[in-house]
Amino acid sequence: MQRHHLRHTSFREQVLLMFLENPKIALSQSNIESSLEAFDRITLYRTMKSFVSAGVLHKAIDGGEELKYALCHEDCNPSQHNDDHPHFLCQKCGSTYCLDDVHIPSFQLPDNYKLLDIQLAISGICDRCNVHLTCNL
Amino acid sequence: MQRHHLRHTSFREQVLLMFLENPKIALSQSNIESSLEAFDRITLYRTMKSFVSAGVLHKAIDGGEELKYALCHEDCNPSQHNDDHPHFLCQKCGSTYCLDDVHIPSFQLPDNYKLLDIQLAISGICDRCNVHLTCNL
DNA sequence: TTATATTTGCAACACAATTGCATTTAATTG
DNA sequence: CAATTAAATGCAATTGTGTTGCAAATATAA
Repeated sequence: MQRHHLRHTSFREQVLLMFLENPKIALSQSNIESSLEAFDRITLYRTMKSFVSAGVLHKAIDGGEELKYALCHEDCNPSQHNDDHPHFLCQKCGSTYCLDDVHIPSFQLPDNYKLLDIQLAISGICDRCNVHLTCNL
Repeated sequence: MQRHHLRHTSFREQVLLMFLENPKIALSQSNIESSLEAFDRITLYRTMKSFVSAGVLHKAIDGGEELKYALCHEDCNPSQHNDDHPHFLCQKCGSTYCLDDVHIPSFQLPDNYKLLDIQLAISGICDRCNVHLTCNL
């Protein structure tokens, strides 16, 4: 399962399973805590840090208050993260989605600015909530 | 100066002047604190919150660790912020710039996703640092 | 099965941010 | 211009978040 040079423990397995169940949904630390019956805050901090530096999870900047994490692509590794997709925060249900299929369009930076990294955070209403809204009308 | 229904105080004036000196540069709270000779952290918290909700400053998401603030456009008000420009974080000097002139190109969201807000955080090397780098070569 | 190195969990700590409240200050009114 | 009122300030105390140190537990390798 985790041959990213990480040891297999039951705690890590529990956390990782939560992400594998919904591969494109980002979770905050409080999201994870509320789903774990017994958890240790400190261990969770270190688990997340290990996962990120190992290339298993990436930080999902969604413009919201909470920092969230989401599963990396297969080709991510400790030295090179490859998660340059937008993140979408639903203002209704609070879920954050990885929009892997949405390509970030290119744009023109001012002169002498050198681009190294892009993060696109989109918010609005997700497909699920949108369906519910239109049904209720 | 601040007819956004905010009272004029010397503290607020000091803070606001820092932003007016460099209108397109975003400042974090620690940036501000280090430039004020006498400051009260709590008052600064409340000042920033007042400025944001009054439409004077907006939060500049730059993908960095620190939350930064920058001057709003003229047409921002408490009910409607209008600051949909990218923010650029220089990885060398740590400065954050509002790229007012960079237009965010449109893109295609998945079906039934409704877009309400975009935040584009770009990082790299800014023009100043770029010039210094090339000079030193 | 043993040895070794990593991970875990607890306690203590450091720091950031918030709340309550008395005091001060800015705008308003007569 | 003085008195009034409402908002802003500053301090104390509190809450919350994230970190560090260390002993015990656990996973891998020999």
